[in-house]
Amino acid sequence: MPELPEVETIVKGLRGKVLGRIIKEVQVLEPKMVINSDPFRNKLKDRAIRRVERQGKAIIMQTGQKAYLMVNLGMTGRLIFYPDTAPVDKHTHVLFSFSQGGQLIYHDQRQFGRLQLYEGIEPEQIPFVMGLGPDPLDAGFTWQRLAHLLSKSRRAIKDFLLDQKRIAGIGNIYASEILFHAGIKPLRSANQLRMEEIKRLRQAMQGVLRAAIEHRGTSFSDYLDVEGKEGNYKHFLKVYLREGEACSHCTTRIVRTKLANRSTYYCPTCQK
DNA sequence: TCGTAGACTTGCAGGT
DNA sequence: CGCGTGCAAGTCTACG
Repeated sequence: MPELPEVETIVKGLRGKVLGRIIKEVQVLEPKMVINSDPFRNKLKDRAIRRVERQGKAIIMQTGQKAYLMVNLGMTGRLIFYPDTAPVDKHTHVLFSFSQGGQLIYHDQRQFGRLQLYEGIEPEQIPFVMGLGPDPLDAGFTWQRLAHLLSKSRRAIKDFLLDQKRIAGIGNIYASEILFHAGIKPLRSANQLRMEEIKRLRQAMQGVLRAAIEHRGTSFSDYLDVEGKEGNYKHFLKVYLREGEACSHCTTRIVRTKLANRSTYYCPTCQK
């Protein structure tokens, strides 16, 4: 759920809701969701949210000179802002209250997400960020750059797309969608794609991700944006969750297989 | 040829 | 039952 488009939507939403607000109090209701939760609470108190950025699927909020709060949403993490008092249930793990009013909650049913405060370093020096590959929406992400990355891997292209060290931000939904739009079978070896296919792949990455951002991400189960609203890209999914349905292009039934223990959807006719 | 860095694989974390 | 993520731990492989 929270892949690049969902995280980008959340980041934009946070900028509108909490940028410039001062944290009055941090309540950590589930300590294991926060790395070093005691200093986390104390050091964030009275700090302003200065900037909100995305690095791959991570959210990074600047809270001071060389002070950054990183939020990884995992599978079911949500950041939701309430102008008044936030509702708290058993999956609400962190609660930020602001001096200007309003509360931001971190809510995570499956608890795969994490929050961590980094001090004394810049965002590029955060270990998670250092391990990330290039962002597919960056201007510098040319097909030549993609070709170079692909040439170093013999893995299935679907696995390659999921590897955050190679390209940052693509997850299981968009990997399948991108490969459908590029007309490439998920099991093809990364280093055996032809130049035309690499160009189509890059086009598909940017096209699918941009369209998904435009529609505020994909909601089918847990994902909600900062205002608690669903994303609408689910209406545009061509293969994901569509096993057995007719391909919109050729009417062949969409197939589901497992790659690296993850469901992978594709059209056996349109994707070569 | 060997040692090692990097590539790759698998399973697990929690809840419903 | 399946499951959007990321990591650790283990094995494999390519290269200097």
